[in-house]
Amino acid sequence: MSTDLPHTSGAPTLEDVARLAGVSRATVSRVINGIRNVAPDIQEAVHRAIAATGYVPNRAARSLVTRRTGAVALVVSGAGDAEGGEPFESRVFADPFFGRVAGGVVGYLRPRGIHPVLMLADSAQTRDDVVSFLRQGSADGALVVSTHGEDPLPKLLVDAGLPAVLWARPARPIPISYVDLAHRAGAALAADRLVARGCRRVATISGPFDVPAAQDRLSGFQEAMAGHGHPYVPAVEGDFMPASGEAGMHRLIKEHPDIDGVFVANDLMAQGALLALRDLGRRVPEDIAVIGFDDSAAVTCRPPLTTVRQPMEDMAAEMARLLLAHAADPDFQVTSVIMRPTLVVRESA
Amino acid sequence: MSTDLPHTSGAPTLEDVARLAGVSRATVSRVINGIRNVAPDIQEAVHRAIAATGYVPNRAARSLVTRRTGAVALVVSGAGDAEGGEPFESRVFADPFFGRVAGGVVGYLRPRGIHPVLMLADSAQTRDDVVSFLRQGSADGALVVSTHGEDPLPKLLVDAGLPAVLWARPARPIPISYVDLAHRAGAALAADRLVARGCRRVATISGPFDVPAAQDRLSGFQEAMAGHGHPYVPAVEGDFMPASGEAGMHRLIKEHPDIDGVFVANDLMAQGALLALRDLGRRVPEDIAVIGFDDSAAVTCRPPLTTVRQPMEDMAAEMARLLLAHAADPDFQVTSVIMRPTLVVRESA
DNA sequence: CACGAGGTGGAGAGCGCTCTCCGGCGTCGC
DNA sequence: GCGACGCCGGAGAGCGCTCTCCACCTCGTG
Repeated sequence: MSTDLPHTSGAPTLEDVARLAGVSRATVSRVINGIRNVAPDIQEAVHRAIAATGYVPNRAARSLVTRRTGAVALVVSGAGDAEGGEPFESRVFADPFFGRVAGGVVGYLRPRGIHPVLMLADSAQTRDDVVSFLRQGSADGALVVSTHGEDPLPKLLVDAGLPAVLWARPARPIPISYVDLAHRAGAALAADRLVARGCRRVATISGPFDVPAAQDRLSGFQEAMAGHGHPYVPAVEGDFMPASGEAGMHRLIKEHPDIDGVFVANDLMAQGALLALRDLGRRVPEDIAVIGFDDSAAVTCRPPLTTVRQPMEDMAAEMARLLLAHAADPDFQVTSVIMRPTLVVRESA
Repeated sequence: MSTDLPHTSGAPTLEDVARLAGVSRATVSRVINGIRNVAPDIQEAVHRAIAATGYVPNRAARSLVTRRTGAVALVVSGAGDAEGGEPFESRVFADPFFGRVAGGVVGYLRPRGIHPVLMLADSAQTRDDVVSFLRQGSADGALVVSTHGEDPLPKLLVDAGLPAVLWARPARPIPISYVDLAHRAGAALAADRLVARGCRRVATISGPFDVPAAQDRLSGFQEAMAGHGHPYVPAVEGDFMPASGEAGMHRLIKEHPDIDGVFVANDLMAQGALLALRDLGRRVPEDIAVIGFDDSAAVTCRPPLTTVRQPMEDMAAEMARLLLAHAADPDFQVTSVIMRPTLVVRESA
């Protein structure tokens, strides 16, 4: 075929393609980016030249001039482990919660040719890294999942004027877009179910109080129970991890041996609670009904967990959508999207 | 302070810093990159100017000339779901296995200022996307985790001359670096333990036969049992998912009601197997001992699972290390690293 | 004291791409 | 039939950075 060595070495460039096709760089660029009309025969010549050279546009060169990268940062932001357990990166990625969020993000971004860059922010240093990363133009924006309430990262991002979208409403209000769930409504779903089943003495294992979502689930549940004529609901605080659900359940049973229904603020803790109940010889749901939240680990439980489903993939996709909108238009209005939970009835309640 | 507006708009550039510091661009670049000596007073002036302008180097411009990006692709490669279940991205990220690998990769890369870009390859199209992504210079190399044996991606990468490191030995030999576990040795550990406990009738639930690791665990186990005088070991095939462990256990018990020990090829299936045994009313480990593999889901089981630990984080970090070596030196020799498993004794065996 | 070696800063040429202009040509309207 | 306008390809100026030269200055040495 063409004996015209494209270049002495390295990957073929626009220039090489242009020369081979007998047109200018600008024309090749136009064909590739589909901008402005190009005569059909020339288009074809260009496509042939691209195929012949195996040309692939250089991303760095392109983003140098376009100022966009086709990448977004997916950052998990939390407090560094004070009580030196496993390192943050080990814990966070093992959480099915994160996996589903990542899945949702990838599902939305992939068809659009955009890829998420995984980042962790668990210290002042690493938070600055995230900000620098974005300021360097390494990514067009950030999707932030905070594991704790008072995360400083969102504010840093806002102050730096960087496009970002949060998972869940921040603890203190700042002008930033986020996607969240109607937690109170979800908790009410659980309350309704428990009451409908005939539970009379109901308790709850909540998430950490410094997480707004945990507060909302707790108060939403209490409120709904009050509406059903149960003004007092015993509650113990967990940390969203299985072990705390197990411990919480033991405590609950010890202090209130006669409870017949429990709302657990997430599935991971519910899993632990189920373990505790089994160890205590209580049958679920006969002796005590259990409802979880998230629908993340529900099917691997015994019995399968009735739970309030959070449409995580949809929420994550929505985050990505909002972020792209912010990145494309700096004046895009700060938006919060609140999604509706649904009750998934399995066997535990 | 300086009333010298750096630029009319946008982020400050090297030029701005240079002007403010009263030196040339080259000097600023030298200070930033720590290359060649620069007089201390000038260094300080430059640093002051950087601080004053809030300068951050533009990554695209830099990688345009250096030809390196400071990013690597972390690709999960598998077969698209023929039997239209959940989309690939939902399944894969929910797997704790992936989470731990990601954690190990991030743990190694993060201190080095490198970030992984999450990619999925589950079709010819998306595999090409990965290759293009690398050829575009969007990342310096790829870490590939294949979920199935006959994954075409590694070969594509090798043929394109792109730096890549695999998780686990590929099904058919190709010249590519990989990190793997001594699966046979791990399986032998399980066999030894079962025999030492006094198990006489032992069976196994294996992984899918088209995955080399699954084959190795199976044959390694059979071989070790043969060495202990048990030439025949009943085996059923699973797919590494909990449900298949549960089904497999039911089948095993049905066909061999008297077995008193089981080696399950991964923890997820072992979790399912434990569920099955509970439903069947068999006590673990009194009636039947169970050993898993991976140490991924072991602590959330009841009873806690005795398992063969695979040092996933270390293996993932090693992959990252190898990849960086390949990226830095194109002539770096193809290397395979095989890590040693250990037996973690908990309660199930 | 002259000359060379070594160290240090500056100038400038790109890296590969996009995009604004500009010019040439064909077409339409009056 | 002639000017005006629209359409489309080319030329060229950067985007922000690195890095090779080169010039200069300071020592050290014969």
